[in-house]
Amino acid sequence: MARHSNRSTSFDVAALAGVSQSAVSRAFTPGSSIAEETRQKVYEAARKLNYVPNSIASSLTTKRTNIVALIIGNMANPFYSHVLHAFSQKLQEQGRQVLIFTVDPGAESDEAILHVLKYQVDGVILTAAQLSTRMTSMCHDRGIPIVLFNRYIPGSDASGVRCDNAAGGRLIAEAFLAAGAKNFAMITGDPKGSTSQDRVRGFVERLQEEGVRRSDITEVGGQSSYEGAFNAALGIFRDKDRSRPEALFAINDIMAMGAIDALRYRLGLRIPEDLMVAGFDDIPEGRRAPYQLTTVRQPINQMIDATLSILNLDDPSSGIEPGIDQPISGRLIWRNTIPVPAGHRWETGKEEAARADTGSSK
Amino acid sequence: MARHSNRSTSFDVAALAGVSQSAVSRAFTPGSSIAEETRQKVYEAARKLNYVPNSIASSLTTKRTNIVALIIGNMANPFYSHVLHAFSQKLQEQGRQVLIFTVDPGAESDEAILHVLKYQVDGVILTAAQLSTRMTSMCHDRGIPIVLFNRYIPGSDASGVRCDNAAGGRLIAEAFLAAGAKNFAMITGDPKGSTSQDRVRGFVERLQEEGVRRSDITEVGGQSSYEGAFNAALGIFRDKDRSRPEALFAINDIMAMGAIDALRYRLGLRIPEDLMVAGFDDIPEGRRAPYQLTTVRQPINQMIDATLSILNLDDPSSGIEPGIDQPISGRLIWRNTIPVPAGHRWETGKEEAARADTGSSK
DNA sequence: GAGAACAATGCATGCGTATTCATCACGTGC
DNA sequence: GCACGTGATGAATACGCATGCATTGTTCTC
Repeated sequence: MARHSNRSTSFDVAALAGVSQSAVSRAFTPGSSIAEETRQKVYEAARKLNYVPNSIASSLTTKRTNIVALIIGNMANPFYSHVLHAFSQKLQEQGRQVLIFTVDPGAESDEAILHVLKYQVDGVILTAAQLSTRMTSMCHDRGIPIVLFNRYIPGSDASGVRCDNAAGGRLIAEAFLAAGAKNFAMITGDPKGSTSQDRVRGFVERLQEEGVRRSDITEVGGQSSYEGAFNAALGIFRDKDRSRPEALFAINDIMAMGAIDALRYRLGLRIPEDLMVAGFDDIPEGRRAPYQLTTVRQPINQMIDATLSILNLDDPSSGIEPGIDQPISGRLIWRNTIPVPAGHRWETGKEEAARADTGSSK
Repeated sequence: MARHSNRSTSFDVAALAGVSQSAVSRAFTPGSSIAEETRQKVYEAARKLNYVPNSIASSLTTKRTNIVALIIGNMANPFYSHVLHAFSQKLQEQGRQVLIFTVDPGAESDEAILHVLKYQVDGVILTAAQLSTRMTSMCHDRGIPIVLFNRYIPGSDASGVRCDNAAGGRLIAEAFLAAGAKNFAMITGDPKGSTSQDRVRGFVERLQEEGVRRSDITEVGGQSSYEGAFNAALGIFRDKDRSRPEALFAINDIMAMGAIDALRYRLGLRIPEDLMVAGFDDIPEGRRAPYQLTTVRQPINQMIDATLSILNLDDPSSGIEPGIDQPISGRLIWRNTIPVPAGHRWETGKEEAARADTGSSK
């Protein structure tokens, strides 16, 4: 049997139900003017014919596809797979679906955007990827709202939703200082990404405010992945003459996990006794028993809601907002990879588990 | 500026280029009859107008959307997020995109299918979710190919691609037996899913063949997640009078990881000295230093290729294949959660890393 | 009881593209 | 020089549905 054989249309249903095609259309359009009796007749006929409205055809006239593009550059980081899941769920509740566009981590997503435009999506969410201003304006021109999730493009008029990464970096710095560290190391991620840059900047700034010299802050770049950080961590200790740091800031949790495993299982270091470690994101994986990672929690649900709010999918006539970029504050979550300074009464991850805005769904 | 303001159409481009609309269409359709000179004129005009073909409109006539639906029931399991990533990448290389449909783990995806049908997708991949035969036949009726990934529906004519789960369960059983275990425990997943059932069945069968009594095999059900297995593992040892098992089979790797963490960090057990553990899937996370999980590797790339091959998206006129269900064999990967029996020369995960068909992309 | 307001319905048209068909220009072979 | 094949092009139409408009029947108001 060849494909596309018996796909019935609204005309078929109309004929069977003894009404016009318009009536069928209205029967499936909430809020349109149709008698309940007629609607039932239509439903009955539709059921017999296994009719399902063709939303592709309808979007030709309504100019709405109920599809949102999600451009994602790093599915290997669980943070982003949680983000993807959350977006998909929330959008689905609104009767929309997510169309995935994968790009190489850190790569330009200009080409992806071209494909996105072809699909006439109602909105674009871009995360863990770069984008040229030319592309954002192409979206703007055709009235497609675009929001950068967890990054921003300097000088662009594209809206972005992100955690206050610089402030988060400062929180980590303070935690290390409070715990008495004097010598620091960082494992950074994509050097082109604003996220990594900002976290590093805040971290270094805060340390320098307290008189730490730049030469006491070792920086190692790595691929933004578990494996990248694993190797980078080993690199820090390769130089024998370099004074050993007491505190390691990994630019995100998955990298912190990679670093911790390298330190423990390859170098035999104890954490936090020999070396304290902090991450960033507060992914559920970092809360697990082997890691108990001290980190900065990204308020992911809040960020997602803000993203959807800026996207403003329900009101397409309203026009595109001018570039919005209001960083949302993250919070330091104390666990076990930095010794809690005596006398301090910081909140811990456990205490607030109940009211946490975590990455877990629902 | 209101949305949808200046979206230019093929007519606009045609006017600017001084050709007909047909010419514009042909310029963007590979293999159609058009002079190179004309094509360039069209491209030039298109560039000036920021024109991008509207694939929604074109799919109205071509009856192809270049969209593949992926119904996914458990994004929390990294196995499935790797699967998602791999599908997205491979399909994207073919000029197709993935439209995500999230369903609750283990839930019926009948309602999701209804939404899928609205989008006129070119194919459906269903994974980690249940589906009624009524829905598969609805897809068949309208010529939409559907493949069940990593599961099958008994009595259905829907094609499925999966690892030979029963055989995999047997491999685990053999490994435990070879290591000298006499007393066994299992942490199972979704009781309705064929995947979990088959793995358990193979495992138990093989043990019984060797004379193990059913009463020496403890079974604990859990949610199919890290946390579910974490709690389930604790449950196994709550009964003080029950003889303690020496070997624990978790139905998949993420659950094995949860179980291991519970055993180590809550119960203070050493693995494999006090208790050996095996998983199933061979996700990259299970290879990490803290786990070094002995498991059965699902040949994920092979499975993905098989899925796309059955989907046969390039040849829509060919009709739907009748139900195909050829399980692909998995291979036991020895790592450190089962002591390798003396004298045995099994292959280990490490040795074959180079040629592994792993879950990592590309 | 007359007129108005309103709900329900059908007709006709438009959405942006692919494709069929007819036409035309051009070159080839005899 | 003529018939013919070939490649390029445009006009017209179809794809499946939503919606503006006109029409009809019904209820409400004073």
